[in-house]
Amino acid sequence: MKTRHDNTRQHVLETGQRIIAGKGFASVGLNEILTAAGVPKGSFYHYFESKEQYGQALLEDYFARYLADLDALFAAEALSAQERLACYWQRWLDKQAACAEQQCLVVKLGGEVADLSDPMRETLRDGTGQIVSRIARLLETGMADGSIPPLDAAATAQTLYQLWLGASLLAKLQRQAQPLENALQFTRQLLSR
Amino acid sequence: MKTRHDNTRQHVLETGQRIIAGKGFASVGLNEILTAAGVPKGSFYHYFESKEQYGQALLEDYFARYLADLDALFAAEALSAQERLACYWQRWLDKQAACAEQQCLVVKLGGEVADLSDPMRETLRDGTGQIVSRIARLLETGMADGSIPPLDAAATAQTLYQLWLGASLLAKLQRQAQPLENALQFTRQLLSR
DNA sequence: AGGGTTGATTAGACCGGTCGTCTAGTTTCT
DNA sequence: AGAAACTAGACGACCGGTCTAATCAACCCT
Repeated sequence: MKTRHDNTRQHVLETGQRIIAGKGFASVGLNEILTAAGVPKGSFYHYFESKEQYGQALLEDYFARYLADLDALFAAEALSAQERLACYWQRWLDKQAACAEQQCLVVKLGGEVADLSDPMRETLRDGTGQIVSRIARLLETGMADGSIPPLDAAATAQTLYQLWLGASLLAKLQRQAQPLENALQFTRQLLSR
Repeated sequence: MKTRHDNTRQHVLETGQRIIAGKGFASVGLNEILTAAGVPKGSFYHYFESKEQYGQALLEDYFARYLADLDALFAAEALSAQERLACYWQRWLDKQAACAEQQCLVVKLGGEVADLSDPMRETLRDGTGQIVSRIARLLETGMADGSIPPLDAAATAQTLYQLWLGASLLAKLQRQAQPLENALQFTRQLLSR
């Protein structure tokens, strides 16, 4: 009962994430998601209050996993902070280059959702804040272990994240990885001075 | 006849631009736009083939004006290239800070539209390309007149534009200008070395 | 142990709004 | 006056999210 509950809920979240990452939020109907998930429409409102609340839950789930990945990577003790960070950017590039369907929900949904739903906007705001602050923390680690030159960690982390968000957007518009490669090159240059 | 034609068409484009800049593309119906414009629905399909084609026309119109503004600013001979560029970024910041409703359609629609409509994606791609190349050209001018240090103009222009797109997105999520101020500070630092 | 009760889950009806079409009608210019 | 450009808005087919009523599963109490 509880198990089943959670499974169904989680299953709907994951199915929706894949579809919404491709088509956006407003232009996808519940029907499409629920059909794909094999869950009847009627059940939806048992698990979620509304489409909006569902969207928020979806983003929360997304960030939870994203941040868990990040923590795993950033904790890798075998590598220097500089290497861990390089690995993060490289992954970002690889992931987006690999599949046409967007992975980064911040880029995909940020613009659309920001003035559409406050709860979703806040979830995105908090999630991106977490990401930036983890990058900042890693930068500090890197300055401490000497693998990264001394910089203002918070400002640099934000700048880098902004740069990569913009690069993702351009890459999406151009359907090629060049903007991300540009960002990577710039990032390398910035952190190796 | 031609005049009237153009007026109505243009009026629908401008009204739609305001509404769509606030709510996104998919979540706005033609009805809302046409009611706001005071144009009956029947006329719409005289001027546009479909909602998609309308969206593309809207973006073309947007970029045409954006680029015209840009050209006017970048041609200001009283200022050094460095000053002209600084003015561009400052305007970006001011405009976004002033009105909650998003001005930059690239940020607002980029993520949403990229996998929704190829014509719209291509229009965005070309428009952003034009912007970046104008920035690059101005950077070169600045290197020639000595107001900007020597850099790879193309790569730097792209990096800066990416940075500002990402900053716009974060500012939208946070509903405050701080990310843009961060971008501005970084930009200044980069161009004054 | 088994029947009844309770809460979790499903099914699908429902209303309103969507895009796009289509036929009449009006205006404008030649 | 006639032809073209343009407007008007009803209409159809469909799909959106929501909600109510029925079904199902699990547990409790006698």
